[in-house]
Amino acid sequence: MTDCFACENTNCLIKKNLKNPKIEKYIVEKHNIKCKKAQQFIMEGAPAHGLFFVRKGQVKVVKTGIYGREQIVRFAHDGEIIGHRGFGAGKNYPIGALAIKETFLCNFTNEVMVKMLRDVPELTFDMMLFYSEELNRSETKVRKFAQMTVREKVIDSFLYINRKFGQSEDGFFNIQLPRKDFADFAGTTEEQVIRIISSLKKESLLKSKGKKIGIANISLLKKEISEHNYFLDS
DNA sequence: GCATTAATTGGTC
DNA sequence: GACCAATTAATGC
Repeated sequence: MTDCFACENTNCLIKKNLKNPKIEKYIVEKHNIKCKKAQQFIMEGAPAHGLFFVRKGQVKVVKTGIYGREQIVRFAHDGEIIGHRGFGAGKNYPIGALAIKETFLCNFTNEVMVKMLRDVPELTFDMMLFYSEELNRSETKVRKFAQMTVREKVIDSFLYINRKFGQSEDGFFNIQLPRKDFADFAGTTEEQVIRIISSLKKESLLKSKGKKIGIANISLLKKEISEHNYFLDS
């Protein structure tokens, strides 16, 4: 059992509320799960068995669309919540989730979550803010899908990845994703992503080496989608 | 090295 | 702009 007090994820909602002593009897009930790379820990449509927090690692949240086409809903890393929409008694998860690389998760069952939320209003309030943000993100994503060109959506995806995971010294993203995943996230095909990557490289806006991708000129990239309110996040 | 998987390119609808 | 096919590069064993 990993200790929440020793955890470094200051953005975690549980961690934020540790100062309330009432929370202690619930966090001892959490489960720790280790996922290997590519391992799925939430099956789409399966009965919900609680809420997950990423303790350390990288996760993608997917949803199967019509004709079996996969859509990546979002990515998550340290401190973030997964499975919050299957939360509530007798529900099923509307999404699937799998580890992108080795990932350590914390899991609270529904029962424990319900008790904890009723007992710790500060946590409930933080959760409410989280749901509100999620809804906002979801709405702007719908708008982007409707209004952006494919090129803009792909650029937007790169900027999202950059915001979320950042780049290391060598100028490449701190996450490795196949082209297919960028496509599933941007709502297009692998071939389009590949073509857009190569033209962005020619324009010196992007760099790539094998699977590694990085941003070469962020201000110009942002400029390309500035009309679509990049700032509102997604 | 061989086998499998991912990236790339070209072409069709 | 999606889908399909063929080629090439990368990666696992």
